[in-house]
Amino acid sequence: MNIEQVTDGELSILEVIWEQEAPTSRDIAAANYKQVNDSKMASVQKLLERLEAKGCVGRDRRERAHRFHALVSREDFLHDRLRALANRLYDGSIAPLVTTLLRSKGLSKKNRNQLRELIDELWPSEK
Amino acid sequence: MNIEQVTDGELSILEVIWEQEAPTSRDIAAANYKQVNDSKMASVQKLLERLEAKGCVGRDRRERAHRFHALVSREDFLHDRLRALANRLYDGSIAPLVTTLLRSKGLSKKNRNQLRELIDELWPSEK
DNA sequence: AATCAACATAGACAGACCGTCTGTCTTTGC
DNA sequence: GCAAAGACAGACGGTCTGTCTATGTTGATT
Repeated sequence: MNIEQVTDGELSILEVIWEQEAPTSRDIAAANYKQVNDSKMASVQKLLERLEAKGCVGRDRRERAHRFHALVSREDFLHDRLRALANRLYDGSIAPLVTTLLRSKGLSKKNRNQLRELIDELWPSEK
Repeated sequence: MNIEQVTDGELSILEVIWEQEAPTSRDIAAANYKQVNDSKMASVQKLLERLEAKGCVGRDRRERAHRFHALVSREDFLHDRLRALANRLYDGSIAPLVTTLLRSKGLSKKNRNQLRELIDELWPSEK
């Protein structure tokens, strides 16, 4: 399950799989390209093949047109990327990431209250 | 200031600049390679040149051996990467990043208390 | 059964990227 | 003036990545 080396183009494929339920390669191509032709289809297949090799996508071959499902969730993906960042920049410590996010704009009041609740929910004993 | 397209090799250069005070290219090479030779020196210079072009590094030419300083802090860098992640995966929303980090292991009890304090410090009125 | 469309698969490709390396010029110190 | 060290320009080789072509395979239609 090699999330780290998922390409930008591959990620576009993944996102469609996350949003749709067991799409075929044609469904994915239709979601990613305005105009789908044979070579675009082949591109999608190639990206799917690589995603499968990286263990991020599974394939159901029962139907003529294979149906694809994610073996890695959007949350898994995010988690992995965040960890990679922490490893690279802060020797694995994730606290700097949290504080940076909390300090950045874009958190609504509602979000902040949700975060407080989340902290209390995850570690109630420390309340 | 084009942080997004900073390469892995370039980041290694940046990290030395973050840690040292106004290093020369030789200082940087020494920190990155066990054994420094002419071509390694040239590699470092090339990476510095590209970092300068991307606006991430500044150069003081007064001395014979130029001295380099960061125009982008480690925190800037992190912030940019986090934002890119949020944009790509969650349409710019950063709340999912925070919750994912809070849910992940690696936060000590001390860290958690610090986070609570940080929230209270940033938004005291909501206490 | 013959045909044809749709999909899967293999392979190659161009362009870009990136760290490396070579060579040349300039500056500094002795 | 000479040698050492640095700056700089340019090119390179390997790799990556999305695209494209070609071929094989399956399933449906007549």
